[in-house]
Amino acid sequence: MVDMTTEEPRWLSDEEQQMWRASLGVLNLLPVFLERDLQQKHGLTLHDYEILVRLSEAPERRIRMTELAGLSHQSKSRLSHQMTRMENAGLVVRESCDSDRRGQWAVLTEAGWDRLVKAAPDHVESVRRHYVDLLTDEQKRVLGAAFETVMLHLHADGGTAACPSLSGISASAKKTTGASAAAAKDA
Amino acid sequence: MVDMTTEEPRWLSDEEQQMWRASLGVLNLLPVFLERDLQQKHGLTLHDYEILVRLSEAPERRIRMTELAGLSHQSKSRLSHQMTRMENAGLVVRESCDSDRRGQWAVLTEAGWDRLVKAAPDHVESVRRHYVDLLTDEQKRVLGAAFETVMLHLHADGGTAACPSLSGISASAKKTTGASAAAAKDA
DNA sequence: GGATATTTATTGAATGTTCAACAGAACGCG
DNA sequence: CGCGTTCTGTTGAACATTCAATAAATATCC
Repeated sequence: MVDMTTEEPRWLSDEEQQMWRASLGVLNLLPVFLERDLQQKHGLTLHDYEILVRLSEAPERRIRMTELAGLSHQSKSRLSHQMTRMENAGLVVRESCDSDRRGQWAVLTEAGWDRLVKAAPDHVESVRRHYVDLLTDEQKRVLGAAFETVMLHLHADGGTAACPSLSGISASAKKTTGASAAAAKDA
Repeated sequence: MVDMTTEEPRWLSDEEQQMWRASLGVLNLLPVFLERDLQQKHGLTLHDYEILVRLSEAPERRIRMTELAGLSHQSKSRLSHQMTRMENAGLVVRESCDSDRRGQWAVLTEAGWDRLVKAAPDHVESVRRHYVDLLTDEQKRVLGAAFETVMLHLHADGGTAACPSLSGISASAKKTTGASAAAAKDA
């Protein structure tokens, strides 16, 4: 008897299992720790921080809302709410766009920049302590390659998916290969 | 002049930078994709799924609230709210504990078990498609070791930290090395 | 040019999460 | 025992995120 419906699932092997559970653990916990540090010393969310970094790297420290949403993997709605909060906190401002009157620029303020410059060193230290410095050089190398692959795959699938506006990211991503740490380098 | 305050931060190297950004990307996107799949076919959250798995692996399919919170890296408050939702959905029930009259058991229902059994094969497939199958054997091996290290470190730091009740986890974790996939194997 | 579709960004309500306060039970110790 | 402390779990309010609906500007197409 041939059955078409109940193909045996390809369960994970024990090693894959272990690997996957460890990944899940890191996935869940790492952000918690990073945010705790960031919050305690600098009163910033990880989301806040990411926005600040992206803006700080952009020409004229400004990015259009939709692109920023894509860069930071958020929905436009969420970004909009978040910008409202950050605007209230004086970290950013909105400016309307000349060339497209629907558009808004998200612009980093001086205060926002200062805040980032102060926070960056501690944040890098935190990232090192909880993650980067725990890895051997080989692990860093392999991991970098592996996650690059996964990222590409997710982005490729992303067109179909829930994540809004992932198109047009690769272009600007290339320009901003400099990084969360590098942000404050030239302060 | 000696200055004690402004030690030069240890910025990430370019390779570390790339590695870290890729990690962040995966960290952000992977859960989104997994949840999308799980939600579409089975109407379950990743959080729901994790709870179901943990319970399914436990003796008598029941775990005390606090321990379950620790196992699934949530606060007790969050778990409490979540249990309320899952209880309304008929996936779990609460039962009060005989030996400790403060305590509550989180218990998997038949319906919850069935739901998990149906969802598990698709979820494994999803995990493979978006993650595991994208990696070479070497990458899996290195990654497993690397994240195991990071996890240990985070747990060690956890005593101090925001994450509640991480103590006593290692004990029960050893027993449940069987996994999210294995859960439904003996259905 | 003008109707239609698409893109940009925001809004408010529904949902989920965090945070601080709480109540009850167990523990520890003089 | 009696007192304070710790532990378990829940609650409601504050906060964040998602989702669907909207308005306004631009693109597209005939």
